[in-house]
Amino acid sequence: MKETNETNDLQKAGLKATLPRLKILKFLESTAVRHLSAEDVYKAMLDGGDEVGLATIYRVLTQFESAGLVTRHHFEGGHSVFELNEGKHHDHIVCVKCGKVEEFYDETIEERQHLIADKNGFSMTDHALTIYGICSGCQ
Amino acid sequence: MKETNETNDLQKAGLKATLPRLKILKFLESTAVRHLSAEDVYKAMLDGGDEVGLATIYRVLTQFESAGLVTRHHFEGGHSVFELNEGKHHDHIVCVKCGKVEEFYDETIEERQHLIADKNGFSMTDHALTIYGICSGCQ
DNA sequence: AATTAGAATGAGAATAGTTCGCATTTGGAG
DNA sequence: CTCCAAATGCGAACTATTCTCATTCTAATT
Ligand SMILES: [Mn+2]
Ligand SMILES: [Mn+2]
Ligand SMILES: [Zn+2]
Ligand SMILES: [Zn+2]
Repeated sequence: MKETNETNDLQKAGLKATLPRLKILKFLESTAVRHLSAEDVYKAMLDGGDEVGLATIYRVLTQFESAGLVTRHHFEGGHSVFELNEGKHHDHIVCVKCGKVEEFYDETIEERQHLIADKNGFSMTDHALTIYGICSGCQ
Repeated sequence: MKETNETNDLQKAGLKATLPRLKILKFLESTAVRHLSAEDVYKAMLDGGDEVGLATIYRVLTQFESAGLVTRHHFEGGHSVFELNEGKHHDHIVCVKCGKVEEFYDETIEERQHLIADKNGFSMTDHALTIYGICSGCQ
């Protein structure tokens, strides 16, 4: 009967509570760095003594994305960056020097996006807004 | 003394007016499809009887980008999309069904982005905003 | 607790998009 | 017209990601 939070989260998402999935989910919940590439996750888990194949990392992150447990972003360069989904939508501001990522939410921008979609006859399904700049520490 | 517009544009950009660069620039100026991948450009030029090596397409598009002649985007999927730079900044709304791309410019969003960058101590250098949705023709 | 069928994993091959290395060609300054 | 640095074409190399498939694991059922 004793079930961990993570086991429950996975089952609620319709995913078997396998060891790799549990390890990845726990890692995402515990890491201080919120925005990570698949390779980042792979290496961090290696360092933590939890070896999971890279292909599995990719598969699981994609499954987590479909299940709404994580979000995927494409910051410049094109490759995927993942973060644990904490439920609150936000966009990003990225330092082009050091890679630092800050999060923000702006109601006005969100509203305008819907207006623009409507004006163009689109029913909006999603959006991606990333501001690039140089952070205070880098200038 | 007789110089084509394109030859001048290239020279102003500090680029030698080579045949491949002239062909690519003329193609970008004449095509009805504004947003193209390197492969798209490659194939379109083949069809037009102007064969240019794919590596050259990539090199030239990147040089054009540095020179400000074209802009590069990363719509979802990760691979690069290029468009001729007509001088007026804009963002994009992309149909996730058919790939149709519309352009828009919203002063309020532009202003807010600067505010947000400032508030976070960033000096903004760039931004990428793409709205995804389903176009009128696809719903 | 043992069985078991189907789902998940790991390892490496395969793929897509892009860049690189280098021998050959070309543009344009002199 | 000459000549060299710059540009091109080709295939090899690379990077991020997905696929294949033999092996292992999960969890439902005896
Ligand atoms: Mn985030
Ligand atoms: Mn555009
Ligand atoms: Zn920085
Ligand atoms: Zn459409």
